Amino acid sequence: MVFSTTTQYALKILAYLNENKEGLSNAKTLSRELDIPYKYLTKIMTKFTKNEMIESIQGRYGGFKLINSKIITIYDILKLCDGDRAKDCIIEKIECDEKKKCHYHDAWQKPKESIKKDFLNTNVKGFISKES
Amino acid sequence: MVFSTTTQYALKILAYLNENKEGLSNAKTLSRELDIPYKYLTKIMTKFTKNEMIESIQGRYGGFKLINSKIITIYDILKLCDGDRAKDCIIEKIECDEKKKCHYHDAWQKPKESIKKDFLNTNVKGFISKES
DNA sequence: TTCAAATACTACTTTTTGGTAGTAATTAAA
DNA sequence: TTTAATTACTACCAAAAAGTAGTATTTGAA
Repeated sequence: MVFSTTTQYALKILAYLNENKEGLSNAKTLSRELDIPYKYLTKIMTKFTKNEMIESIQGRYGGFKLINSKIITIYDILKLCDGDRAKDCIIEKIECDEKKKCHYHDAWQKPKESIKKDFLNTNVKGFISKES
Repeated sequence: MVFSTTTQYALKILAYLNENKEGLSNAKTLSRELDIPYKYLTKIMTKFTKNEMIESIQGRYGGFKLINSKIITIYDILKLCDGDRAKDCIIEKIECDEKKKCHYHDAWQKPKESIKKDFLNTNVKGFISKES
């Protein structure tokens, strides 16, 4: 799919943590189970933790777990993992806002909104649930 | 947005060509009007041409134009510009098909389909039209 | 038939992303 | 209070994507 490798890793990780809501998951296990390079994974985890998307417990017997109260959408992950690329306008990268629209701003509005809605509406923590 | 720089360029280019259906648009003009590096643009154009998404006229007074009979979706562009990343499963990169599903294959089916549908349904050549 | 302006091709450079290595800091159990 | 297992930090390396340079080929008009 369109998602960057980092974003795909993030989606996997959050899904896994969601399946293990009760306990902690440590980096070693996540790396093995999800087939993500250990060192790269810990880097991602630290970023998540700093952005308060997950909680980390340091030291021996430590690990990671979801913050249960939080809803995390695909859009949130894109913003975190892909940085500048997750800008608002589908066409222009930087210099495009309501005041100074790019040439195709309005024309793209509809398909753009449709795609964005999917991203905004997909609660990553919920997608794995068996309901519905 | 999520799209790679190359994909964003591609979307711009096709939109421009669609506005100039009658005549030819040459690389110099496209580069200037759409703010895409000239050399990088010509590289993309050649790729498009080879994949028969647009038609090129070589030599002096040459240029590019859309092949009017063809429908081009965002999905088509993703496949062309992002190559392997535009694979089917949202989670696994390579080794995931109906026979050997990845762990989250089914769970992701719904949000995945929803996003993909948008891509498949967005005819790039049409999006700029004033109708509707 | 020459020439200027266009696309096509080949190779290289720069920037960004993905991945690795080593060490420091933290923590709870023994 | 020591120690082993964990996360956090810093710096580097490799691969991929984006961008550049130079040349060859094509073409229609003068």
